[in-house]
Order: sequence, then structure tokens, then C-alpha cells
Amino acid sequence: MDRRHSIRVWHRGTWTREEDQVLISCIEAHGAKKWSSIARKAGLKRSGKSCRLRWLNYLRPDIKRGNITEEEEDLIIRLHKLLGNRYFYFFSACLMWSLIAGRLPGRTDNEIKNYWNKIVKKKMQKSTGLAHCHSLNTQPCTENIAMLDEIKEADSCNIDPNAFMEIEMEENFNWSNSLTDVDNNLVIEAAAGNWMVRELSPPFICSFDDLLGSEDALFYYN
DNA sequence: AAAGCGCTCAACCGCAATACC
DNA sequence: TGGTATTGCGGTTGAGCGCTT
Repeated sequence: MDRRHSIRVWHRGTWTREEDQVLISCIEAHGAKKWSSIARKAGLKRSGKSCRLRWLNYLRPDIKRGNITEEEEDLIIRLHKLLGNRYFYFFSACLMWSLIAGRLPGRTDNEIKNYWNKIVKKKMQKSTGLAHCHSLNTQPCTENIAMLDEIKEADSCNIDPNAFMEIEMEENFNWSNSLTDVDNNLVIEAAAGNWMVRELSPPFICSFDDLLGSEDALFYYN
């Protein structure tokens, strides 16, 4: 058959248990890749795209079921505040939900996105208002680097590379920018007198010393 | 009982990036 | 190197469910 002229009519709508089982069996046999090929091999009248989505968002064995916990919600809020600012205003919101989902094992980007639309957005609009999240300033950074060095020297920071690292700041420290390395691996945020150093892409782990001691100076400022 | 309404979330869409030939 | 296919993303939709009237 000449594939250039073939027309396939896909089945749409909610997946049935039978379809799920067929898809799972096919993925177990051939692996979760080449989705168009899987869709053909499975004999389901579903597009490769639809098979991929069903697997990633529902059928994967490592999917975490159940409600979003308070800790997860807090993480979502904080990461959205951070990434929402950076990506929406500077990089067209690319990768935001998948990055957030990457910090929540077993949760999918679709789930996070739905949860945000359902709960978090409402809460934030009710309380502080979203405008607060979008109030980044852009300021010169050289004096701030010097100030960070002073803080390092003062040994006033408490480092935990596996969690958010919160570092006490002087009240007059006036800088509300985000800071990332060139690979977008690390983000620092100044807010409400605290610095939060966030490791976003495993296995990248960076201590505060690594950060401030970097001679590469490969940081740029949004 | 049933009609109307709002909410949730699985699924789809369109687009951009990447892979492949 | 250019065209096509595939993958992966965020935005959006709509079926189904539960609550209210």
C-alpha cells in the first residue's frame, strides 16, 4: 500500500479496559517508544499520539494515584511562581509543567496542569493575587554578586543540596531577579528576605559554595 | 424524580523541536 | 541538506459525575 495516500480513521474518546490491556501488552513486548509503530502493532484504531498520552498519563506503572498532598501543593506553587515567571515572560512558557512534574515523582504534567487550574490558581487569586508572581524587576547584578560573596564569607547559609536551600538575607538586600546557569539547571530566587536555591534537573547538584565559587561566571540574569 | 449547573480530568489539538531518511 | 515523520509540550475541550433546585 502506498502510505502517501493512505487515510486512517482513528478511534477517539475514552479508552476501554480492553484497549488499555492491548496497549500495555504491546508496550511490554516492544517498549515505550516509536508510538506510531506501537499503535500499528497493537491493532488499536488509535493514533500513536493517543497511545503515548494514555501510557504516560494513565497506564505507566510508576504513576502515583491519589490526591495531591500539601507538600506537593506547596512545591507546585513555589515552582510555578518561579518557572511561570521565567518561562512565560522570557521563553514562552516552554517546559514549565513537565519541569514541575519532574520534581513530583509519579505525577504527570497533565495532572499538575489540571491541579493548578483547579485549585491553586483559585487559592492564589483569592489570597495574594497572581500579580505578585509577575512582578520581577531587572536590576544590575555586579554589586549583588559582591554581596553574595560577603554572605558566603559570613558563613550564614544553611546548605541542603537535596532540598530547597534557604539562606538568610539582609533586609536591605534589594534584588528580586531569578538567576540560572547557562543550562537552566539551577535557579536562585530572592523573595521575602530569603534565598531559595533550587536544583531543577537531576542529577545536577550544586552547593552554595559551588555556585558562588564558580570561576566560570556563566550565570546570566533574567 | 429530573432538569440544570458546575466541576473534574482524560483526551484531543496545534505547534515546535527533533529524528530520520 | 531538505523533506517528512515522530515526539513532546501547553492549551483547550467535552463527557461524565455529583450537587442543587
